Formats: sequence, structure tokens, C-alpha cells
Amino acid sequence: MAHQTVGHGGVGVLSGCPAAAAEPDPSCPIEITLAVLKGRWTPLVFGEFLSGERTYSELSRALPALSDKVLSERLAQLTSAGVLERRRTPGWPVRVTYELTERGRALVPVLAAMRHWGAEAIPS
Amino acid sequence: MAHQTVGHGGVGVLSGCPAAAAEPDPSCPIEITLAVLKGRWTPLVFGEFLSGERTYSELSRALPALSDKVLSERLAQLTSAGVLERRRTPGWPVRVTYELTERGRALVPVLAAMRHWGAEAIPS
DNA sequence: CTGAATCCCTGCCGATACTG
DNA sequence: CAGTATCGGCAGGGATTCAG
Repeated sequence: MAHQTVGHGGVGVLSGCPAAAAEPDPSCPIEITLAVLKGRWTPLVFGEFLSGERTYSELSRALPALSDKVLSERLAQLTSAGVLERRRTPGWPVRVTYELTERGRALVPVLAAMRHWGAEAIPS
Repeated sequence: MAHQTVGHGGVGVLSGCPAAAAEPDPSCPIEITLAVLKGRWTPLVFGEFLSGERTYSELSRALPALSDKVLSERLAQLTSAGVLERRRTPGWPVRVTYELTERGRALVPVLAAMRHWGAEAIPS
């Protein structure tokens, strides 16, 4: 299994990306996953949902240094990625809760793998 | 393995980060892993090493649209993260080869998990 | 051959203010 | 309560040029 000249075209970890990728491809599965987690605060926001559903104000209270703008952006990002589900309770006051979808829960083991790798300190 | 009510304080996916993280913590294992993969071209550069060692010019040829500046940055980023090892062949012409370290190979399953999750299309 | 230095442009993020 | 609008600062990344 010495290095063969074949790229990662069909079977490698990067399969789904063009073999001789001229450019980074947003449709590459790995890029998709990275895009979901991309941006500051995203992992922390995601982590808030590990123990159940959350409202906007709960999140805002749990992460005080996170501005409304970015919180909205992250919730929209995770929602449009299918990771969170947004549910509006009619009536007053307006109450919106977010919670993990099935796809969101499927992301947990992925994060766990990342955590495991990142936890092994680099010998300085 | 239904979702437990416990937070991410000690045992969750985000363990290693401050429980009530006031701010995103660069020392969080997940943030560490994301930082390694961070930036445009990084996954593609990493993928080049799946089939063995590479020289600077080989990488440059394999990824023509990638500028020297960013290629240098990525190689430095991955090297300082302990993912790649840099080896200089003395003499002329100057020849530098990079290859995956043990830690770099340990990253492959992580990428595989990300690829697996990203490959499941969102039902539009 | 393998990069580093510079310049510039774009996109992200924070702060603040405002709306349904 | 749950966001959106706007603006400014700063870092990321592309093109080009220079150096060891």
C-alpha cells in the first residue's frame, strides 16, 4: 500500500470532491460539514442544545458575550443546514424554541471524534 | 442513549471547554480541531497526502489555482499543528518534502466521519 | 526550488440602534 | 421576545514581486 499515483477520486476520505480539484468544492461532503460548523461561536451554540431545546433568550443569557446579530446568524445557519428545528409558539409573548433535529443529533458523534482528536495535546 | 439532561460540563461532547463558556475558547478540543482544518484549501491540501509524501512543487502542480502564499500558509499551519512533517533534502536543487505524521493519520477517521455526515443530502 | 514580503480587496464579526 | 439594519474594524486570501 505504498503511495499509488491514484488520487482520492473514488474511495478516499475526500471522495465526493472532484479528483483533481481545480478549486475547493462547496459540494464536497467535508466542506459541507465544515460549513455547518463554520464561524465563531457555532460550536458553543450547538453545544447549548445537547441538553434539550432552547429559546432565543435562553441562548442569549447563556452566552452573554454573543451579540444578537451573530446569534441570529448562527441559528439561521444551523436551521437551514437542517441541524436545528425552529418552532413558533403562537400567542403573546412571542416564543420561539429551537432544538436539534435527527440530523443534528447525528452530528454529535462527529463532534465527539473531533473532540477526541483535539484533546490529544501536541507535545511541545 | 436518548438525550440526557446533563449539560456539557464534564462528560458531553464539548467537555474541555468551560461549561458556561463566556467566550469561544481556543483551547477547547473541538476548536483546536476546527482550527487545524480552518481556511480555504486546507482539506484539499490535506487530501493530497493521503497517497503519500509530496513536495512543494508537486502540490503546486496538483492545485494550480492555489497561490504560493496560501500554500505556504497551509503547509505551515498543518506542520505546526503536528499533522505534517517537513523534511529538507540537503544539496541542490533545494528539495522539501512533506508527509503525514502519526497524528496526521489519526485525523483521517475524523475527516471520514465528517465526510459521512456531509454526504447525507438535506431533503429539499 | 521553496518559500517570504507586500498590496489590496472582500467578508466576517462586534456594537449599536431599531422593528414586528 | 425575537429578531433585522447599518456601520466600522480587522483578518483571510489572491496577485505579484522578491529572496535564500
